Amino acid sequence: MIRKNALLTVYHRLFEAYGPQHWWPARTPFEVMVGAVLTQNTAWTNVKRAILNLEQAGCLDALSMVSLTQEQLAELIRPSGYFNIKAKRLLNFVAWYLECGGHKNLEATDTPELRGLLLAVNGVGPETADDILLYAFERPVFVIDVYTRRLFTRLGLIGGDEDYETLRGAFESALDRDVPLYNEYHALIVRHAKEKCAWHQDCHHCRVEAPL
DNA sequence: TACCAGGAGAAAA
DNA sequence: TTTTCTCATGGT
Repeated sequence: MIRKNALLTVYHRLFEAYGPQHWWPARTPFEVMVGAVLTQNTAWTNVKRAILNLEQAGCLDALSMVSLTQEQLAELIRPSGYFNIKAKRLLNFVAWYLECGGHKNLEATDTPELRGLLLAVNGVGPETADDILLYAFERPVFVIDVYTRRLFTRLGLIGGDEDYETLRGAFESALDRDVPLYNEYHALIVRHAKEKCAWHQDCHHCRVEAPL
């Protein structure tokens, strides 16, 4: 059980330190979904190169992408790493996406069912599904990643070894179902994780991670 | 030169 | 069921 006040205090510290992050960095919901798969265990700088390649090849939409062979897609997304497995995953995902009738049809599906459908796609795990739900479908789903675990473990608000669903449930129970809040919160956690602080001098990093 | 990055799934134990 | 292995480029 996490206290709402503690979560809001951490959020305000993050926002004061870093300001609005303007997530997700993409032009369309489909681009969000592609980015969510490509960024699995991968630095975003590499994902940007892959997305630029897709854009320049005119393949940043579902119909164009699904017409590519796995080898062609792999070559375009090479800079994002794991390009063979990610090409399979993207083709799996796009096939499912088109089969479901695309974004407009899926928008009519309620959140628990849509989450189940996403998780049934090979290559879409809990974090990728929740990135897509929050940032492409604007559903109030709190994304849990390694940075979230690390920050809130350091703050003493969680044990750190809880499973994914337990943590997501804890955050969503403590907070109102607020899409803009979840959007900014996760983005700020990622932004904060990139802050270097070797010596715990006075800095943004330490002001955020100070005892509550 | 090592090590890490907006994870997920298959294989092994 | 839980742990370990595999996937791979680019920046620090």
